[in-house]
Amino acid sequence: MKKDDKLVQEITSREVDFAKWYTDIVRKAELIDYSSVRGCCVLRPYGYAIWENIQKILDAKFKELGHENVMMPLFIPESLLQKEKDHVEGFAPEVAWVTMGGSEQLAERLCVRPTSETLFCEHYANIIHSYRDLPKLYNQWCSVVRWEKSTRPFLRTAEFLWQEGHTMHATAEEAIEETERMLGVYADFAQEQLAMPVVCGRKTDKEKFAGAEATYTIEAMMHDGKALQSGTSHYFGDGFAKAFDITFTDRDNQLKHPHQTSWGMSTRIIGGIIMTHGDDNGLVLPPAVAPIQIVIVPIAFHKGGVLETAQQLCQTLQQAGFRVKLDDSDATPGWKFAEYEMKGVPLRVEIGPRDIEAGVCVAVSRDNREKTEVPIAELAQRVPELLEAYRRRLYEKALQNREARTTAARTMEEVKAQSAAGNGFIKTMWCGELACEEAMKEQAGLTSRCMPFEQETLSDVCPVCGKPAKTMVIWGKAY
RNA sequence: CUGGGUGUGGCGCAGUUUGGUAGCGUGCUUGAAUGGGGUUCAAGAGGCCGGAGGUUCAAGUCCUCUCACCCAGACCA
Repeated sequence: MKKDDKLVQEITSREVDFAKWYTDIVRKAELIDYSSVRGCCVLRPYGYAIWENIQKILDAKFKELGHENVMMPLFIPESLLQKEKDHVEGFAPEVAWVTMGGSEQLAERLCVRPTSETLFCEHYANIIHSYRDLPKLYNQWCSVVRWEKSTRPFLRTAEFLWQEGHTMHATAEEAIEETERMLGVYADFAQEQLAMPVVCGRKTDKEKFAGAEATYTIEAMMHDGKALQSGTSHYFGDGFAKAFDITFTDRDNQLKHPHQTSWGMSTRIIGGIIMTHGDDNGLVLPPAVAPIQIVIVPIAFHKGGVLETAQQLCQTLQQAGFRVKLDDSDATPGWKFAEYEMKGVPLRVEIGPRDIEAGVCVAVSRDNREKTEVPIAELAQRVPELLEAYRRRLYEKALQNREARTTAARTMEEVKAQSAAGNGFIKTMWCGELACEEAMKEQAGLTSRCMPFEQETLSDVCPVCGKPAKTMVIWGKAY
């Protein structure tokens, strides 16, 4: 990158140190602050506003599909957590425990929820009796706690915000359909609203959720070539239902166990947005979730008429439904340009005495800094197309990065060489054996990201063991 | 958990080797000019040097212990 391209000197360049770049962004763009509790972050107004926008869009979609929001307790009694064996084994190493109430030792210690399957199951056992009670389509927006060994803002924090949907269905088919439908919701959301290309697929047994029969995932690739699991959807079969003794009487008067799903997306996705679209000048936000979609920067606004015109323009754009900010602070224009680029505002509108005389303003896109002169009277009508073109460019750029970093390998030599050449997705066939999956980790440092729904036949044998293989797996290094 | 690194005005850092009056940049406040890519000048305010012990006439600096954060692993939704 040319020196002149980088106008914000305070941010470490992506190419120099991607991890440092990331940390710089989350702090300089005022998304988070660290707190005095290890691994717990403060979500500052600008960071939280992104989450609120994500929430608004997803919540509307969930409700459109018939889901209802509920609030489950924060605590899970140890005995309840232990009802499903695989589940407790998966989560026990990373739960926080409450052992005291005031000054009294509790009779049974309480775990701070790392996820709420057990709580939903306990409740469902109470309220599901008949096929008429099904399906139950519940969701909750909350925070959960996982005592992670190492943490990073958004990507892995001890406490994080998410939504968790938990549904119960009369038949396996219906539950599987729900699992796939919700994965589709996440995939559409990521691609359409966040401009993040994703690969949809199924997790291997090694990577699947503790207690699930099948786990599906959307996998995104970050700018540095590492993978980020960006949303998941699980099919549980009736395993939890049996463990928690959830039964219903079906139409045929038979007592049956319902089939269950759960699915979640967390604030981690914000880390994904940052690492997918951000550049050396700061954040680059997709319009759908940007807290400010348009910033108006008046130039020389102490001169006659500039501020008034800017205020009118701001009002017009707000009435047209956009999230707009007019920055009439007395910082210099150059400072404001850099500031709102750092914050990833999609569109900047400059308006000064020269423009007003000509009846125009200047619209500048965050991603390529391209300037478009637009008649002031037409701006509100032109904004949708400007934002849509911008969104498409973000998507295309991310897709190109992913494709440039995706390779196929047929032998272990190829796998090792491609892995050593840099981060990215490596596609291979796989026999299905855990030993071969572990060998990929040991020999090439790769973990399986997913078995994509869109399969290809690269060869007919597993590159590790040479045995027949029908499944194609995408491997990579993950956040 | 393992290895490495860092804690000094709000933020970023120097100072620690060789103990001797706590500094720089930036941000902040006030005033003025400027204003199309982090503008300039002037005047100000702001620090128990992460915490606890110790050595010393004297500790940001040396010793011991501790806490936190960052990075890389390992672990893991």
